[in-house]
Amino acid sequence: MLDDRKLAVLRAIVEDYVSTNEPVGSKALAERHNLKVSPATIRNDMAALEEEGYIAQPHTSAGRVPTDKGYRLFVDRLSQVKPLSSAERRAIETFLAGAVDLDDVVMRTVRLLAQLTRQVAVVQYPTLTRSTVRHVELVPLNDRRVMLVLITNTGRVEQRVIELPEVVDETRIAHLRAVLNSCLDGCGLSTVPELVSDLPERLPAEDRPAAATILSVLLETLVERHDEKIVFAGAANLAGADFSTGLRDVLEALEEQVVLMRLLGETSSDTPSALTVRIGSENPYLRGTSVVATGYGSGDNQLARLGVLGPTRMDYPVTMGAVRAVARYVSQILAAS
Amino acid sequence: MLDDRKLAVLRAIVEDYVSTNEPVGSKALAERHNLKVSPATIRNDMAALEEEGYIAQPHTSAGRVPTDKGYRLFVDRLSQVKPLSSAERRAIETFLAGAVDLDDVVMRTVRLLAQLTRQVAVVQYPTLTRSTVRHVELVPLNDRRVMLVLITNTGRVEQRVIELPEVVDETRIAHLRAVLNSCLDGCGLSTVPELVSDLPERLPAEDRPAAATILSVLLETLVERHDEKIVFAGAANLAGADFSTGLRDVLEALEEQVVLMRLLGETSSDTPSALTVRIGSENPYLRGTSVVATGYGSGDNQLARLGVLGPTRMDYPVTMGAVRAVARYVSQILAAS
DNA sequence: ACTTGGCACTCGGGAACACGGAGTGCTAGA
DNA sequence: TCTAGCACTCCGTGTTCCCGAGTGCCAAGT
Repeated sequence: MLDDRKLAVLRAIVEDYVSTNEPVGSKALAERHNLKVSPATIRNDMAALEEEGYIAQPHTSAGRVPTDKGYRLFVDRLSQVKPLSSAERRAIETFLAGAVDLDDVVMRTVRLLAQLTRQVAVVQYPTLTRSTVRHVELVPLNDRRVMLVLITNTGRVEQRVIELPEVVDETRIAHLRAVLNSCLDGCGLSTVPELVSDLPERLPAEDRPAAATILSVLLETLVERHDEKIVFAGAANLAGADFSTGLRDVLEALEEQVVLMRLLGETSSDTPSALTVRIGSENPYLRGTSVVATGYGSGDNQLARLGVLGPTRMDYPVTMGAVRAVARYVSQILAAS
Repeated sequence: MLDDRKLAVLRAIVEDYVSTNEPVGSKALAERHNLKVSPATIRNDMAALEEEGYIAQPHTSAGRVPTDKGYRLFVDRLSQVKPLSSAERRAIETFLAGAVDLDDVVMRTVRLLAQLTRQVAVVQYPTLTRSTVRHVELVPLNDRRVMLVLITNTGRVEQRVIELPEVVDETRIAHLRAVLNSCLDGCGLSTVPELVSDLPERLPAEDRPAAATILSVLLETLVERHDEKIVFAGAANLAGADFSTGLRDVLEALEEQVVLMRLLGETSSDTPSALTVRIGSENPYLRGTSVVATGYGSGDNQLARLGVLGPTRMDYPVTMGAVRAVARYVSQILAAS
């Protein structure tokens, strides 16, 4: 149905349209790419491609524009991920290396990605699920309040102020802290609930009410942040582009954690580090935009996802290259720390 | 030069223009506001106002539009800050009350403000300067690394991973922690440098290299975050509005901490809790937008600033009311915790 | 059977134009 | 000092027209 030449025509259409933002006609195609055939032949091929739904014309007698289906075929079969230049690689490396803490890593990553792709970059904070407890700290604030600080091996810090049901003196708090740490240190977060389930019973009766309160907050912290914080950057890059769905909707989606989460998608369990590309109508909630995303994290333990969001008319090979490269570098950084 | 009626005309022009977004003419003014005079009279007044630079006409024979100078006079002398409805007050209260930690307070505040004003809201994180140390924690990660966690009375947590110059065992770390806390607990952050200056000398010689490293990171943390983190929300509200300077520039400014910082401005030392209004060209860096901001924080110790950013054509009385109210509530919340 | 050149056709978008209306400035009169 | 009237000025809108890029189709060529 679609011979090699027709595919070549489709590729040429996508490339030209992405770079010029104008419907591309048969004559221009024949000139710019050396397809060795006449415009008339190309017109026939285009008619076939349109018949199959890969391209469309905005109006009768205008050039052709790729459809979502056309872009899909392009990324699946007609293009290769474009690696970054060595200058870009160096820039990434030095830029990410300067990070001082987890917040900083995430911040730098998202900005870097936005700048590199000239799209909106989105980065999900490393998930707690696979992390392990590095330390639990209880800081007495006054005799009725303590602050709970949970530090994970990814450098993440969670904090909560806890109102205790009764006055508890500092030495007992310290004891509780010691017990908690000996019990949880190094354990996976997902195992915490079972590990602490029988903890109150092992304590002197007088400590149990306070311990119960603290534990409930601890558990709450774990589940509450299960669906994670997401940050974005590069909204300015939206200013030029045009979205079928209107700029406003896109900006709103960016500030809705839940929607953003859905857009980034789930790491598919079989090939966790694969690039995911969702084109236009393939996206939930936000049709008219494309999302290029991937999981990151060292090796088999995928921490979270990152990617970019832009108009369907984007340079997929370059964008995919940038996303993949940044994901690798940030994985590396996180693994090292 | 400007009698009462001319001022009334200016006020009417601003109000009408803000609500309709169309140049307002003499006839419409005479009808909508009961000024008790004819359009012709109003025309004369308008000519005078234009002469003085308070209004301008986009083209000959179009209605008048307020200039920056006109808005300035309006907010200074012709309008009163509009208090919120009691329903809005309740909404603020309940929305902010649910916050679990400092991040959450800031996040909720900025979203609330954006929704309330339908503008872009900007909130600066509470400054460390006036805070006091509540606790310093040193968590051994392995025998060459510790994590420094600094907790302030505003609920803020700063964290750094420190690479030690030599292997230090846990009991010595614990000792160092105890010394640090006994030395710093409850002290203002600005006094920390002098308080720790002679600390190494009071330690056994073997601990000094490690202590010096840790202290230098601690001090660095204090100064580095002196100019603070800023967050914004409500970028979607920009979609409708039109900016002379182009939407792109505004979005870029929002992601530049430094620019945003300048826009929020400094808390004037004499009247720290006063509302600041910067209109159009009065703004550094971003002419064509207006900023309504104020300091927040309990009583005399101002922690930081918050406000909104929007087109010069905004409803100043309402916006000012919302900013002031939110600032008060968040101050209250922070003081209580 | 595919490719090619030719040709008539179709629209979108820009230029030219007219026109109605909202708004103004000015002047004369109350 | 205010008001009514009037001539004038443009902006924005709608209309028309035309050009050109691009198409689809057909017939001829390889």
